[in-house]
Amino acid sequence: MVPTLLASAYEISEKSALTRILLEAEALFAQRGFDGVSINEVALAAGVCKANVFHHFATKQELYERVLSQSCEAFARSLDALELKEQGLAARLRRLMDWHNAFLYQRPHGTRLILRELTGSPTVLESSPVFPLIQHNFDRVVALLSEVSDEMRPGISPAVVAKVVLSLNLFGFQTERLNEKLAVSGALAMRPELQRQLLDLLLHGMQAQQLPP
Amino acid sequence: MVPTLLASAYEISEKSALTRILLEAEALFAQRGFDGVSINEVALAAGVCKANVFHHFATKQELYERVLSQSCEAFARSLDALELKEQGLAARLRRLMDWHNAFLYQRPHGTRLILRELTGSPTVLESSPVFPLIQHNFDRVVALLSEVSDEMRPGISPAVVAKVVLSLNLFGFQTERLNEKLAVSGALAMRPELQRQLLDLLLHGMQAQQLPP
DNA sequence: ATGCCTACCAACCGATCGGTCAGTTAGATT
DNA sequence: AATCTAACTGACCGATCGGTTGGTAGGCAT
Repeated sequence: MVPTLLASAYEISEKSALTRILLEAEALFAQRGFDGVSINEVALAAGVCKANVFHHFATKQELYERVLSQSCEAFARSLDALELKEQGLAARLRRLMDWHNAFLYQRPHGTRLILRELTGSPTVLESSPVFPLIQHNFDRVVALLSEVSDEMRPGISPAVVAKVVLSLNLFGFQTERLNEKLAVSGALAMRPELQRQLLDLLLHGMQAQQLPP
Repeated sequence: MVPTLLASAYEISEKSALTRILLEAEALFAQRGFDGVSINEVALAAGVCKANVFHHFATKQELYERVLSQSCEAFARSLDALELKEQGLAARLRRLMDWHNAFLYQRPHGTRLILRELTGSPTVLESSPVFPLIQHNFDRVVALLSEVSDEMRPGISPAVVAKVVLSLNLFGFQTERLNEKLAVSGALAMRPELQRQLLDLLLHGMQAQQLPP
């Protein structure tokens, strides 16, 4: 914990054991889930022994929740850096989708970790201090869209728009490995073009305009 | 396996051990995943002993894949029953979304099972006979939309529309438990109303029409 | 120098894991 | 009546699980 002369020199070149444990745990849990990863695996990947992991975290569950909350906090921090001042609906929507999409692929482990929790039935999320973080993050996205809700058609609520945007990005991320295979059959475009089509679809709808007579 | 006089009488009132194993395995795997469920749990839930499970399935993996493929086949069978003949884009889209959504909630275990596979990194899906089933199912949905692609604006591809529809439903299902909590903050509507808003959004877009001068 | 604290480890614990095996039962086949 | 086979079970196997214990090494305050 305390950086001595020697230790601080180490910290420049290589990370502390605790950091390594958290890093490797995030990657492993994201890939195979809570039950699919043993503490021994995490320890080995981090280059320490199993007992050392239990020195830093009382239980496996505690390690897991710590990793989980770190991912949520990263989302909040990235959202802080997103500025949408004085932009209209179309520009906001585009920047929001771009930012979110970029974030997902910058932190694939954390993203997959939370996605995993969403699928589990008695999820850890609901009954842990992590959940309010997610809720707050969602609120912030809704707020960004509410500021331009006057540009939306009546009957379209900012919350639904927020949910659609986040859903499409998350689900796109979740099924990205399948896209190339599905693309063969359904002619799905690659990501940048696909994002453009999605944005177009959300803004203007899919139906061809029938001109008023 | 073979129904005797006595056995067939039993089969009317209660299911065979094999059926019970598959049923309980589906529910348990859906809730907690492959690694989160032990064969002993499945056996206990099905009212047989552990060795009996291994009598019907050589390995745990084999049981899992069997349950998984059953879920995919159920999707295909349900899709068979969906008729959209002689309907326009709007009507088709509505019926497609309704059907898909209803299917998800009719078979929540199977749905969650596949959703779980999508999140895993080296997923069982990709390298198993299950994957072509999914691919084929997706193709069929795209085909249903392609028949009315002339009603779509230029630049909107049926494959993207299919992906959007399925994504929104699946992600809505996946995060349904969170909806009521998120609703408090973001004023998310309940399901039927939410579906209506989504449909409206997809058809006509979110942006208010600016009338041509 | 002494005592104290944090980081770290080898060895160990009981429980449970996936899977095996020998043996029983009962209906079908000959 | 004898044989075969599928369905089923209890007891067991080695490996691994999450977690504990006892102890070492070293920086630091007294």
